[in-house]
Amino acid sequence: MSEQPSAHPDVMDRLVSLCKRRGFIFQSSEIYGGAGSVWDYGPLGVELKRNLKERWWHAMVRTRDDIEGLDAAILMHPRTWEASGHVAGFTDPLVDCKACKGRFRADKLEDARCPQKPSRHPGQHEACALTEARSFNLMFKTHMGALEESASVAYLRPETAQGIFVNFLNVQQAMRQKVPFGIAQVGKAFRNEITPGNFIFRTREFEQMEMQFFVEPGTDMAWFAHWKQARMDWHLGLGLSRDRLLFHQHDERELAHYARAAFDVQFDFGGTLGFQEVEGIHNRGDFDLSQHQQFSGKKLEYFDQVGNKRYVPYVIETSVGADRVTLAVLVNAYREEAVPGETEGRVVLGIHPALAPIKAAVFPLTKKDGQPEMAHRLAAELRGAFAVDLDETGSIGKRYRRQDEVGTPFCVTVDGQSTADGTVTVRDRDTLQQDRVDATQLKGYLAAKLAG
RNA sequence: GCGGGAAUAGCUCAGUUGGUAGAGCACAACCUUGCCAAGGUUGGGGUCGCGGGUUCGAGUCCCGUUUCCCGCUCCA
Repeated sequence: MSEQPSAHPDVMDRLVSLCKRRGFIFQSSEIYGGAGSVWDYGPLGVELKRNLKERWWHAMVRTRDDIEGLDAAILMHPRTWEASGHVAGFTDPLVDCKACKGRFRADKLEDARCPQKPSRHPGQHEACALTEARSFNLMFKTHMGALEESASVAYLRPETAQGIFVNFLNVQQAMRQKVPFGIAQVGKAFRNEITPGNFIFRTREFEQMEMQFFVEPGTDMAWFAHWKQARMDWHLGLGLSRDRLLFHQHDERELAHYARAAFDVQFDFGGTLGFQEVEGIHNRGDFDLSQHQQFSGKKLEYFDQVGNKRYVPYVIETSVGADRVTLAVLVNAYREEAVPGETEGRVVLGIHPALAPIKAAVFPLTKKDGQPEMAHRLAAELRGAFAVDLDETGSIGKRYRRQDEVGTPFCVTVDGQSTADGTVTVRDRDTLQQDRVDATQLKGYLAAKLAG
């Protein structure tokens, strides 16, 4: 948890209601009382999250020749998780040393003292620095094979990264890549969190967007710095406010066992939640590939034909939570605008147009003079290119308001003039400015606006 | 995991000393208006989180349970 106080009000409760009411996010298995900390994305939520993932994939894979895509299976050989270090934490009673952050099997300790050298924690090598023994239930366990008693144990992956590491040489050789290069993947991961909560911020089933960049040892810190900045720029490109984003550098005691250096990108979710991690950029060194070499007995070395040298690459990891960024986008976008003479303001989701679940809504101003028919025709034409909503019920103001609430950037209105001269009104969600556009030019007009 | 609070319509909530559930908004239809929501009429929708118990009778009292929220704890 971050110490940073939030500079923004807590909108989470209102957002949860809005997300349910308007079809973004529902609690899983709600009719049975709900499944703990698991959420379903509704019609608008899935569009938003899908747009986000496609934007990430586009930036990582489609626009670069040095990063390849991958979609590894959720179920992996159980030895994978021994190599990664996850199984030990799952089955054995463990104690942590509060001083050196080491973690040890309680049943292997000689006495009630940390077995690490006293030099690792000068002046405080005391028994009381050890926590109580606990067994972790981080991984979801299941069985491969029809008969449970004879089947082998399997785990739902607690992170997607290992699917990339075990395929490192497959991808490198199949795609004839040269180090430095990366492998990108979007996929589900599962953790039996001790303390889940905060809506979709920490859930037991979640989706990661990960890119592991393989580099020559010695060049790792330069690449680490490169990706740190590149990833921050990406978050800014989503429209997340600059004052809601910051880097958090892990000091030595915070570093995970695999990491040589680590930065989090944190976003200010407002209220009591405040700044929280949405992405981690880690220099993992050669930990993962070396571990898999050792546990599998297979070489995971790269041969540099130009330099005529052989080495285990270092890995720079960028790992972003798709659900967390989705939540960040929603929190960042939520605003209430005062309406003169009304007690409650109008809710507007100022979602970046590229991420908005609905790009344009089409309204007939009245039900007269062929306006509904023209609106239907226009909507049908636009649907091939964008996600489009057609709304012809209620007052025109109410229809604008419905679209504002779900973050639709453009509303197109067909009025009496439209049926006469073929022009329509296009209203911008953020500026409230209206443009008169020829209906035959509408698709190009919107495409340009959405791209810009 | 521990302590506290909460759970009633899609949402936000009311519901008296126990007596067969209401409001506002939302939603649907029709009328009216026509460029920034809350005019009119009508309508649909809840066995009050779930399971037990006490009682002639439980949304209301008791026990259990699930989920959510707030603290602490934990957090590869």
